[in-house]
Amino acid sequence: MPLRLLIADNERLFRQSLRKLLEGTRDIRVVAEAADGQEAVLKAQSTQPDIALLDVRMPKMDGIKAAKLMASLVPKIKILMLSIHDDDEKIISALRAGAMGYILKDADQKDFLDILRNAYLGKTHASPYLANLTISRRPGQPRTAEDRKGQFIEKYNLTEQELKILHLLAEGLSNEEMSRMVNLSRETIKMHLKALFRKLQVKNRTEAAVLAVREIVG
Amino acid sequence: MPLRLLIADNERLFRQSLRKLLEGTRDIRVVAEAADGQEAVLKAQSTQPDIALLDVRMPKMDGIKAAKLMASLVPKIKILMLSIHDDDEKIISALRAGAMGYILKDADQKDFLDILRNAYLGKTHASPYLANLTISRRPGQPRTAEDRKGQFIEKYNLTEQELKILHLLAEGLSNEEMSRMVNLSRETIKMHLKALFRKLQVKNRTEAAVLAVREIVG
DNA sequence: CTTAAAACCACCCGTTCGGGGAATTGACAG
DNA sequence: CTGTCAATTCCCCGAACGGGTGGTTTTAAG
Repeated sequence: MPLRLLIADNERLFRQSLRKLLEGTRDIRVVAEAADGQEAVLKAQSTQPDIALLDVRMPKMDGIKAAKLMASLVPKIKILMLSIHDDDEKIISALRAGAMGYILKDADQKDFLDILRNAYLGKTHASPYLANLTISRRPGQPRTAEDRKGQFIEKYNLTEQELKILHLLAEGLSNEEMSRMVNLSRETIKMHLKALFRKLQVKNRTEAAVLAVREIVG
Repeated sequence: MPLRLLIADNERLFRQSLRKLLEGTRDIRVVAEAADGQEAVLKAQSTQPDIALLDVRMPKMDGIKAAKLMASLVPKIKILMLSIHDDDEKIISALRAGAMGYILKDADQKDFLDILRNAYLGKTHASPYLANLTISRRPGQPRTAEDRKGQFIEKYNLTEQELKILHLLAEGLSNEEMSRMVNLSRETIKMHLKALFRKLQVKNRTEAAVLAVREIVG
């Protein structure tokens, strides 16, 4: 089966030329495109790609935040960040947000494909000859994060759904935005929030978000 | 000049007997009492005591949160936490919240007075003979925290007032609660919040609180 | 003294929250 | 098939939020 890829970049031209480039391969298939962060998260959930290629700078929601949300909403997805600058301080943020690697936009096509395939295979380190590319592995949190999540759930008796909502809340999303993000009605979101406030013993979303940041999302 | 003390505990009897006990001394004067966390923070600002003695468990706002707010609103105040349990996990929270020490409620009177006086002098370690007391120093953050604060202010071009409001926000307070806390009108709070949202480039209080937790209050 | 910036307060207004009750659906055990 | 339990959705409604405009006072700088 081919590598199923999602491309998120605000420039249609870039997306399409990338798609064109990848049509020349037999093992990589673009299953979704997104023009902004929100759309990217939504499509990641609906199409369940193997890898999401996210531009750091995007309208509505930047790539960092989108990466965080994807990591919690589509746990098995592999994320690669795209950017123009290599010394961007956002590299760190991206990697901490769950990204496996970081690709410069002016990378050589061949190197680019190599990175995609390596990421698919779980290889998180950059090959030594990929000199003009910055790539690094996800911090050793995947398992640890799972554990923290589990402990958190049982500590407060949360359901999976509630935890998911809590992640969204910690990104500062409104009820409306959350509802679109997980494809539920605002009312359902509200109900989950009520349950969360009760279980976490807080009295509003701000306190809940702060608690979430301190205890799980970091 | 005597040591000016604030006592915060929900039990009036406890407060009064403690006051009685301290009247027997010449160097310690109780300048304020509070029955809950909110009142404690308010009186700490108005009376500017040297030391605040906070019960961990209080109505409206617990001692931990009160300690955090005091630390940011009345920087030079020294905080001692009171509790019944010694193995309370809240001890860590208290110390991280800015408390200098932790006193058990069944402590010997003499030891209790010693701790008060030592805290006043800046001695943060427990004397070895205070066996049934748990006391520990404030983590080495006072200077570091100041630095972080300064960097944060210049990074986002914040004013002192705005930073103060941000601290309150990060505790999940409503505009109304903040206004009472710093003795300003709700409208003024709203104005500072608007400025904060703009400068931090966030679009609501939740995002602002999350950012604050990540970058300053930890 | 003048100007500018910060801080403070107020009113209007639309949106969002958050709590309450109640109806619907789906899954699953009895 | 049926009870029932959890998840979802809708409606109502008061409170809180967030944006805009306008105005006064205080502070600092020129």
